[in-house]
Amino acid sequence: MGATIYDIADKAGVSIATVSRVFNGSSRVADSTRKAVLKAAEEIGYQPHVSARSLARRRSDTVSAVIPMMTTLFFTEVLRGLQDRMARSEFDLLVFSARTLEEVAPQLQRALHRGRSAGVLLFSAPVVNRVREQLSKSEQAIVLVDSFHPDFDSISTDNRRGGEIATRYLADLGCQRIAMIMANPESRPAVDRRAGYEVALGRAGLRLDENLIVSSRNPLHHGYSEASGLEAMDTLLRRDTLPEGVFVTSDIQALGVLRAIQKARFRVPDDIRVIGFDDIIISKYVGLTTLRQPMYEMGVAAIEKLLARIEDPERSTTHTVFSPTLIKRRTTEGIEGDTDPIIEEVFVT
Amino acid sequence: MGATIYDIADKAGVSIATVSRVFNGSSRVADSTRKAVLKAAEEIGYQPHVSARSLARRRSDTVSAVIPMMTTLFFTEVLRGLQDRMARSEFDLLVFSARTLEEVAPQLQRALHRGRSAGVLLFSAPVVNRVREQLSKSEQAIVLVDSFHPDFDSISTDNRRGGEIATRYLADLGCQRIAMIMANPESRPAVDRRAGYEVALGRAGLRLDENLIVSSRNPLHHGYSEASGLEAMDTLLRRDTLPEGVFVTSDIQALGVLRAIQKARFRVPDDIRVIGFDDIIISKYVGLTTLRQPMYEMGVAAIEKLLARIEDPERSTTHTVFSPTLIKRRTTEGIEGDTDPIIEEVFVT
DNA sequence: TCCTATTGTGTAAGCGCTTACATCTGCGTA
DNA sequence: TACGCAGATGTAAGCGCTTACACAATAGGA
Repeated sequence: MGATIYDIADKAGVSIATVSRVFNGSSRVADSTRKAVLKAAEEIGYQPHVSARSLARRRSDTVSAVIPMMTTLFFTEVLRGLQDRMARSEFDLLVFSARTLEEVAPQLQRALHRGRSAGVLLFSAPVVNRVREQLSKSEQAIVLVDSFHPDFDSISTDNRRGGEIATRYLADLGCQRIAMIMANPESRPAVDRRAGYEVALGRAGLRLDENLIVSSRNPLHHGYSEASGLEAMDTLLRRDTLPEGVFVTSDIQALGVLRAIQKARFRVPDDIRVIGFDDIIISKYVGLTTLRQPMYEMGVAAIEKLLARIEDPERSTTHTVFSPTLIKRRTTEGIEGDTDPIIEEVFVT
Repeated sequence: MGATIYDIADKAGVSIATVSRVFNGSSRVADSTRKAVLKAAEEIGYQPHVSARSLARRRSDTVSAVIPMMTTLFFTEVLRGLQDRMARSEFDLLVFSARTLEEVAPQLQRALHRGRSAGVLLFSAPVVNRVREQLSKSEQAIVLVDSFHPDFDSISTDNRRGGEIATRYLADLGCQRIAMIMANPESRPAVDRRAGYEVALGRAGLRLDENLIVSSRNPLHHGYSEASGLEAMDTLLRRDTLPEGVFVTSDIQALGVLRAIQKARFRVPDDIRVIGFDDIIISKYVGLTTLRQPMYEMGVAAIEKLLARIEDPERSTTHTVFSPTLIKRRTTEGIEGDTDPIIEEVFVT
């Protein structure tokens, strides 16, 4: 079926070693033989066999990404960065998606199969002990994205700082009762964002009121869903104190929050201001104020870090933390002439 | 480093052939030896080597998807379907993304490398001669998604029908001057959608007016971009006849169209009605009327078709065509109390 | 002219697996 | 008792490539 280096060797009248050398560029091969080999290869329509190559070389030219789908939109953006950067490398991308956090371990297991890939990007998954062991034992290059563990390289956003910025911003706008809507408390980013919320509350001289905090119990995507946001806001609105501002742990939840507010016939931002987190694509169109994670850049950074580690497994582990950026939009500041959802956006560093 | 079947064989006191048999389930192995082997494997922490296995077996357990990123959101949805379906199979997914249609050929080439994968899903790319040759020569299992060619299995949407439905719907709403905004005319789906537009126009007794048709010349994503839509609508608005309705070849362009209309101080849908195509996630939030492609289902169908072909390379080629569904929203029908972009949607079959 | 580098190429031993074929048991049957 | 047979396992030959090592040919220096 497929032509092999033997066929080329025959045709070009050289040995397979020489053919191999030509394709690996490295060793010195006489110019005339090189040309003869390339010509023969061209004529036969030769293509190297990936598996054979990586078996012989003892390394793979593939990189795996393990992605819990819960952050579909977040991931889409990061993936773009990944791909753009990878286009310039020799590597291909294997995608393992997990629908739930429970699926992460088995998918990770597949990704870590010997010979499968040269390194693994693990997205948005808490590195529990079981996972940590899997990772360590595999002795592969690993980079955590949107997650953190001291033992592994990582790329993440300063969630705490984001929570702080969001909350302070609401306070600066004059909100006294600032609520927070959380994803499931098992989610580390959510917890960190809340920590920032509390800090900012304190700084602004506002009291922490547990009545103003609602955590999701919705198992789907660990609470990062529109439904979860809607439920949480419903709960909040049924309580005594009506919030003037709501900080939500993700944009996707914030969309549900907006819907709940609309259903209850309140107005945004006049009655309640809403701020999310992530800046998924939809947010721009809905006019949702949010903290932007530089997703594309995170993708690029992630792959670069992974390649560096593949290159040099001994290099010391590093953690890159991106600062989120406040993007002001309609849901916090009434913008003049704002009848259409499609509005200009305002950047703030 | 990694343990091999030799290590297991040693430890369990059997030959490597027996070990291999245990892991391949097929042949008959005495129950006692099977257990001994599995125990030894467990203790050593054995993992099969993917490359070695696929080299020896002469087949790969990977499937490739080649995706021009132009349809990011479309693709995200399809990918979900793919992944969900694949989770139930033995296969892993290799993703090759192309930023432009020009990048498709080289990326496809990588995907087709011998031994790389058992089959390839080619997305949204016109099968020009060069590509057709690549595909045929590779002798791999191929499924075209969102594209068509008689020689290969395919999954697509009835674009012509979609164009017809969209246009008739606008006509039924009373629009006399129905404009069309096209992606680049090289895009086959765009051309098909236009064909439907013309048919419906004729049926409704409306004259085809070239002044009401604008094709994108924007090279980015072959015209499937917000910027392209904005430009096109600007052009249209500068002409003599003002349209009452606009059919746009994609939602992403329609977003630009909406913005152009807004800039020009017209109102949607009162002055101009807008209908897109695809039903990307954003559309729901913006309230964009559109024709929905069943993207998730298309993903599932695509992978099933591919697996079937891998299973039986001789099976006759089939083409699955999904019908698009009209989703009525704010941009065509003023919906009562519609000050907030987040609205309920209306399904129509 | 001889010796030593240097360069170009071939030989062959893997990489870790699968699998056709050979071999060895032990059992039932004639 | 000999024979055939089926089941369990081992032997060994690949799969298509890389690469250490050996070797030939050439060039340069003494």
